[in-house]
Amino acid sequence: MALIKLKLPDGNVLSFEEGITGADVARSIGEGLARVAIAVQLDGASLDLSAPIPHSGDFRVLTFDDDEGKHIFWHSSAHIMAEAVLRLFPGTKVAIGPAIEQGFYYDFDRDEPFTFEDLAAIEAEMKKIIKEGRAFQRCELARDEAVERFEKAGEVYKVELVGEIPLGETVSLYTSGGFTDLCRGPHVPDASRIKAFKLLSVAGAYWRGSEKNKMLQRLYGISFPKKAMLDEYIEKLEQAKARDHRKLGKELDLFSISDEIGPGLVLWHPNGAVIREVIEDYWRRRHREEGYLPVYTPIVGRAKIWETSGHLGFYNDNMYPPMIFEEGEQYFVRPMNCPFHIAIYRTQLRSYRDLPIRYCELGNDYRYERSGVLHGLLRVRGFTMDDAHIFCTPEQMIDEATGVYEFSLGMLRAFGFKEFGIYLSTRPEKFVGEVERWEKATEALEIALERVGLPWKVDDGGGAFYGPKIDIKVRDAIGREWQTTTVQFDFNEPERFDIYYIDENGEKAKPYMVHRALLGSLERFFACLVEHYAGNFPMWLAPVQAVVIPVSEKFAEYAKSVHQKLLKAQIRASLDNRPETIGYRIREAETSKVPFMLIVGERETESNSASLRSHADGDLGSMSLEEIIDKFNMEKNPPN
RNA sequence: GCCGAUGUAGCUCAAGGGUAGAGCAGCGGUCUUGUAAACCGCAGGUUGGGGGUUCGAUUCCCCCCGUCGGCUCCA
Repeated sequence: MALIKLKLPDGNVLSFEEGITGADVARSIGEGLARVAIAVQLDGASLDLSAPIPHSGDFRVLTFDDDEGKHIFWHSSAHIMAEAVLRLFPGTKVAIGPAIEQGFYYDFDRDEPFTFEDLAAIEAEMKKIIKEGRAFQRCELARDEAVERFEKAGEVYKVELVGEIPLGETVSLYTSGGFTDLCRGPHVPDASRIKAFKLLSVAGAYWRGSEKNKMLQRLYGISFPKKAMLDEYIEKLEQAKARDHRKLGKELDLFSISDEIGPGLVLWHPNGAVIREVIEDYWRRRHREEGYLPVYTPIVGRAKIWETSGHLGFYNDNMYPPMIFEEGEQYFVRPMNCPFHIAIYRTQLRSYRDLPIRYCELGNDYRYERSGVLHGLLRVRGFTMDDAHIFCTPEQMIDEATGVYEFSLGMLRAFGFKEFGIYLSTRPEKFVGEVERWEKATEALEIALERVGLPWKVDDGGGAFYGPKIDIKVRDAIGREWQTTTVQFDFNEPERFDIYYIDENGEKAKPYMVHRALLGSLERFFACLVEHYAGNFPMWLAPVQAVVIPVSEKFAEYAKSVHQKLLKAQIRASLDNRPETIGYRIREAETSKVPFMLIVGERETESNSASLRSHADGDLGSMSLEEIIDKFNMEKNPPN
């Protein structure tokens, strides 16, 4: 009689007789664990609780606390939602319904759009299903049997999916209640596990993500094993809305986008512009320190240069139509800066001794983005890329890649970002350039990633056609990731523009070229920054750093002198001597999130001081002006 | 671009087949103030734009534009 030996995450090994199920093992570890167990994992593969453990190995019980556990939980929730939809709306066809990072969705094909009333009805039906608490049952059958079964049921999307599974393989189906779905599994043991859930939204989604296919209706939802967790999640969503950069942009008077001027075209108001200037100043200073050379280049160029670069071929969809001049010459507004930087490179014969050359520019670019994708400052049509192009020798490649990557992380950290999604994108199916160069460049990026040692993921085949890249993404208020940093090798343009340098042997050699943006675009980065700080900018970024508020008009003169002293000390200070109550003016300074208030009345006038109030910490008491200015001098500078 | 929702004063929102109302902000006054909203008054809108139905449309219908949530794409 063979024994099954299971090694738990804590290193303990438990032995069981053959035929034991995951549920049994969980129960033997503890009743509490058994109650919250969602599935189990054996050597990294997830199994249903009800399945017999097939062999010995590394074992763990999955709960909602594990990512895999959440995933299974949400996936099961999607099944329940689909069953509810089919009960209420017979004839609806089901497509796919996976778990996502935050919750789950299911795509349906139904002629009538789902209304909000429908959502409520679906939720009610789901409650019934959960109450019935039926088990999820797995069955396996041959691919063709599955095809036949779904054909009979008229589930054309399932037929298509099953049809792609290699002939002769078995496929697994899961049934719970009256709904059977093609599914790899595993699932929660039964529907009653889904204690709390909510349907969040309806959206259109193309079948398999392609515009050529039919648009389906996607229902999004979220679910939890406890009601309190759902409430907390909804509360968090509400709070996130308060940090939305579009909302704060209006409230703090940072920027606007005018319908009359055009969608996706940004107007930076003075408050936003001050912050942008601070970012730009810091950016320029850091780039000088890192050995970059500034350049300025025009935002339009002749058609010829875009033909040479290849943009008219591969980037045409995102470019505005040409301007035609009297001579019949066509000019294009630029979507990228690279051809101009290359043009500067080509003005001289470059020696290996000159390399690396790093040209940087805050370059304005205009890209046509389809109307449906525009999103506040996070996706716009006119933006400023914090761009640079590095030309280097093969020997310099690893140091350059590492240098840029570290530079980028330092930059993002200076602005308070601590969590990043880091991705290495490798060669796609369609590509240009020599495989060997691709491999070397990818290796250089990998070495850079390893040297720094932060966790990163591979996006296999996700590189641009012209080169591999590292991307860094940060999250917005509601958890969506937005790309900021991108570091991309380019094997296309150096070839097309035929750039070279003279190597040690006096021969022409092709430099490696890297495009990189650290912040991404000032617009997007600014949006992320606003959301990151929820508008409560640290002093070095705040548009107004301090406001002087006299208690009454009697102290206006003194307040004015305090204001002047702050201005002299290079502090962005304002003076609020309006004939409003002190409470009113303090409240206004608080809602506009000014980091510091200097309140001055009789006591302060006499002692040449001010009562300091901080937006973050409230009343700090009276201090001499010297003390306050010293304190400000410590806080008003960028980190490091 | 596609699917769905949505658009009322500077902002946040109400009402609704008989040409719209509040709070805040603005303006004028009174008050002269000690750590998150003093009081009184005034003004503010061709209800996103265009067309249709109707005696009458801001309300109902159609088209367009913008916005929001997705799909696709990407800084």
